[in-house]
Amino acid sequence: MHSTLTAVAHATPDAIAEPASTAVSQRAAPVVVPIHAAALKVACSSCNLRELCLPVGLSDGELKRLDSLVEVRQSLKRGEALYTAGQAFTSLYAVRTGFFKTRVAAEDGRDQVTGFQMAGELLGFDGIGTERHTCDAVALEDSQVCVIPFGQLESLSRQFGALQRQLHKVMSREIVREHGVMLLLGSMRAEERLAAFLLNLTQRLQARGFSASSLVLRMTREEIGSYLGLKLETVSRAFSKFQDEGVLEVKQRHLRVLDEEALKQLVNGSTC
Amino acid sequence: MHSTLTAVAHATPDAIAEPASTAVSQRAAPVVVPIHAAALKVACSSCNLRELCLPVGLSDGELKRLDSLVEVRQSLKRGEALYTAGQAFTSLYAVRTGFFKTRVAAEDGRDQVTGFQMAGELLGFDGIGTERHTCDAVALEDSQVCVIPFGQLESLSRQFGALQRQLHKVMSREIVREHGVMLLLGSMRAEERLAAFLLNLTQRLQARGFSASSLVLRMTREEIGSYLGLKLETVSRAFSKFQDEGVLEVKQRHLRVLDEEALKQLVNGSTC
DNA sequence: CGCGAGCTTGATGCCGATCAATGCATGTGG
DNA sequence: CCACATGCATTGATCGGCATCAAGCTCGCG
Repeated sequence: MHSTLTAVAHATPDAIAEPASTAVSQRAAPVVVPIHAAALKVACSSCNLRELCLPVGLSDGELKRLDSLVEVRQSLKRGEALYTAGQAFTSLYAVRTGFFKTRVAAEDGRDQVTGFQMAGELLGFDGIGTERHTCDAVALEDSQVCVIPFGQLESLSRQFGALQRQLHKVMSREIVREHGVMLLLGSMRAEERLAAFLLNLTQRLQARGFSASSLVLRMTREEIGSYLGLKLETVSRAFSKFQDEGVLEVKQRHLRVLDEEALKQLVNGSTC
Repeated sequence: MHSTLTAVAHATPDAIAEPASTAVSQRAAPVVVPIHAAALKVACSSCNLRELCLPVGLSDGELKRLDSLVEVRQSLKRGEALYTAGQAFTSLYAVRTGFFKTRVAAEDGRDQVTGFQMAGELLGFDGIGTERHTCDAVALEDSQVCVIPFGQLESLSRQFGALQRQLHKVMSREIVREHGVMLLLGSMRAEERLAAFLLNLTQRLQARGFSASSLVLRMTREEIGSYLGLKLETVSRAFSKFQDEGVLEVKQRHLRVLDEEALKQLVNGSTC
């Protein structure tokens, strides 16, 4: 048992800071309330995510043109699908607030979480190739996305080299990310996978101004397991092991990274 | 043991047709001999792979412009790297003849094959995001690629919507392919993985005019295993099992698919 | 003709899946 | 406000699939 650590966790239930995405939404657009499929005018040029999102590298003039293209915001309740496999592809989506998962399903019912997306990240690339979506994107909490009509985005990126380049970079990075997941799924053991996942998550949260050590998971153990090719029990056991070793403080979905180095060693040094 | 089947295989060493990529190269450019890094003029507009490659959907005029962009062909010997992780990214590559693997490496030496590429398929997307390649591309047999300078390709695709769209489609399909691999690695068992791999391979060979049932593997058991997240012994055992069951005829790298339905059922129907 | 890379096959062991029971937090209706 | 339901998480016991270790085997090639 890890009585000491759990005792600590119990004694300080609020010690773990809350990097809730609602904090982001409050900063970004304090007046926005979740209205379903609402058309709200919030310009890319004034968005606090523009350094992480599609506008990277655009001039003011180009940014203005992008603003006029991204007119619609869409709100989703937790559990709602932004799109599902088979739907006609029309647009990409940029996460404004909230958290998503994407998943592919096999005919037999098996499914695989292929990614988790947070604020500033783009969704929908899977649909370009066949003009139909090939996976589902589901909100893991109440969320809001910017709708980017893809035909118009292509038009605009024929005019602006910087936009074209950024679009290509984002797609390329998605390919590279998936290479990393393939490496993880193909050659890492359970604890290494979880460590890699946690490091990736904290890094992305940090890029958004959150603490690198305290976080709240927006997904269940089962969803983490699906992403990592593990069963939920294995994920749970790995969390407990990390806690026993003093690497992590785990209290339900609240995590605190106590020894980041240990996680990094687990991912890189296979010899242990 | 599968004496009957191996006996058959022995009795008909040439019964399994040879879908060697040399056949393709002969058709495409009978005069070309493997000259290293040779600059040879072979137009996209007259390439027999144009229906599978970047030129899909282009008009004659557009095709001509693409021709002028793709000036350099590069020949590689078996085992040579087209590019390696860390190299500056300048170009995409289209496989003209031969066969490649791409692989990512972890710091500790572990590596993972992320894909196999055959004639008409594009390589190099991993480099766009960071302007450096993030994986290695290695020729599995003597091969030839068309070099597509990416800056110029972006310029041209700003002029030609059809080219732009095709580029986006190819990248999107790469993302979707990787989703499929993630599903495979995350949730399938060894034989299911091999079955899925073989079906994918025969389908792509068929699209290039080869038999759907007879093929020659261009990669080792170890490379297949790396791609599928398995050890080479497991791959070998799965091949033997398929042979025992009459699903496959296996003779070293020569394969004949005897019961395609059985393979399909393995992939889809999890209930077995 | 013999070497060596790649492949096959067997024996054994371990990691993670599976099955099962319990615990914990949240929410809902009596 | 408590009783209960429900969804999620933890933990234990057992099992099975694949990795690992270890021989041989095959075939292409110098």
